[in-house]
Amino acid sequence: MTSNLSQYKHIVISNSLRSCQLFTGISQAELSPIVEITVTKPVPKGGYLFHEGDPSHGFYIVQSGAINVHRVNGAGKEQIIHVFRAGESFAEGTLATEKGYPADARAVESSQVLLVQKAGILALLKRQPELALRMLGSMSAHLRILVGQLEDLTLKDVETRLSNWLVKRCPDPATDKPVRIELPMTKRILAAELGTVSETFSRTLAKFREQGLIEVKGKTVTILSPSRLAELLRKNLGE
Amino acid sequence: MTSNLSQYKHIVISNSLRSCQLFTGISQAELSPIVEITVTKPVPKGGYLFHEGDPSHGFYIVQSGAINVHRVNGAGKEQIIHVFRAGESFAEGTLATEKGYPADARAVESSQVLLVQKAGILALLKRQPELALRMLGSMSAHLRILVGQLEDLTLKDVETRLSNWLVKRCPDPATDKPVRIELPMTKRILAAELGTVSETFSRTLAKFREQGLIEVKGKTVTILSPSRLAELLRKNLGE
DNA sequence: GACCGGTCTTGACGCGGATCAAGCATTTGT
DNA sequence: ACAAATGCTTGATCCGCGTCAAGACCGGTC
Repeated sequence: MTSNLSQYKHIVISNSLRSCQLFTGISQAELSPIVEITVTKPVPKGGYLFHEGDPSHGFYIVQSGAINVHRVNGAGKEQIIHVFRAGESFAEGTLATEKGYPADARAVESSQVLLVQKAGILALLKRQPELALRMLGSMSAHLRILVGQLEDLTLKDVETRLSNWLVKRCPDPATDKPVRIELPMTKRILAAELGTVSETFSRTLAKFREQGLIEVKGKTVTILSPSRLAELLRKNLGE
Repeated sequence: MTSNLSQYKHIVISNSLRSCQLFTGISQAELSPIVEITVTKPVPKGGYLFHEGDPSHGFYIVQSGAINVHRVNGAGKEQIIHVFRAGESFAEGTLATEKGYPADARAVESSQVLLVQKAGILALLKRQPELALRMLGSMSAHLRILVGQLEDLTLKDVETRLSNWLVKRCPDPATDKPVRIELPMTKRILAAELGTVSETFSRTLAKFREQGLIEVKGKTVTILSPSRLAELLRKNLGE
């Protein structure tokens, strides 16, 4: 029975890992030892996975829900670094350093995460260089995200950031066909992700609405003309 | 003769690599194959090492001079990500991805860099997992830098950023003994690194001067009382 | 239904800092 | 050594956006 249970767990974790960017196309033989050192962790909404400076226990993969990785300053204001969702991994950077986690991580909603434990994965990395390359690739992606964030926050205004966010969510930004988008979170949180506050966010939505670019109804935003919005974005970026 | 020359080159590169964070404490046996795939590159002041999107040829190590890694937007404004100096490495992230370089790199002054070539190092990584861990550690450090940058630019004002920059350069921030600091670059560039423009930078220096915190003479800044400056910094951060 | 704790919207206001402009200082080239 | 170019400082102005405040709206609960 115990065996059955653990076998079942093995399969579940295995599937979760496989659906993660980091491990796409990995062989069963490579995956299995990773499963062995992975534990699942439920996180209630608002619960913290770790705080800045905590010693690292390993890195995380989101199974379900959403994890907000952010930083807080003395005044209690927080700057969101990224919100990770199902299939994404984070905190790989803490594996190869003695320093603890560089930021805080909190569940935006009730979530389930996998913790790939530090000691175990380090041992594996020493035996499986392919794995190390995967980790490097993943960290490279995170670097890109951060560089993008940096650029966003310093080089662009809120109008540009929001239009960029919206255009990114259009299947085809060149079309004139209206696109419906469901906001996956509360507007205040989305605002924070865009590096602003709910008031300014609201105003910017209103501006777009007045220009006939979008329609807003609760958590549903309809982009009336993706091409016109993309046009606005290009103008803001380009000139 | 050719042999002598190449041997000489080998030794020079070897020494440079060894003085780099990334390779501290590495054995000669491990280092030697890396030297083989490394080439030196002079970069004139203002010369570009790569532009955003260029396919990666490998990662770089600064031998002498300073390399400004930055991003530009359509308007031509650039946001400095970091200025790398002797002994520092960058662009490791491009090894494990098909995407090109995520930013631009330009020499602030006449510099000499080492290029560790992509194909070669990838082959090495597959054989030397220890090396891969080093790279992971290095990338982790870069992530931390970026996270710090993000926090700086969003959560703090220019006064705080500048005082932070100055305090960091004091051997002992608790003392009352004046400290002389030579600005390693032009003030405009330093301003850009702090995420502002030269005018605002100048004004902030003036403010500090009026408060009797510092004295400025050309590129020399004298911190009259590190402890008082640190006090100011604490107040800005703390409340 | 009425009540209440959230989120969202809108207005008014102020502050930090970017931009423009002009004068001064310092470095560079010939 | 002189001119030209570049860097630095300071003043005036403007604008984005964060903050405060006051309603509006939208579920849940009794």
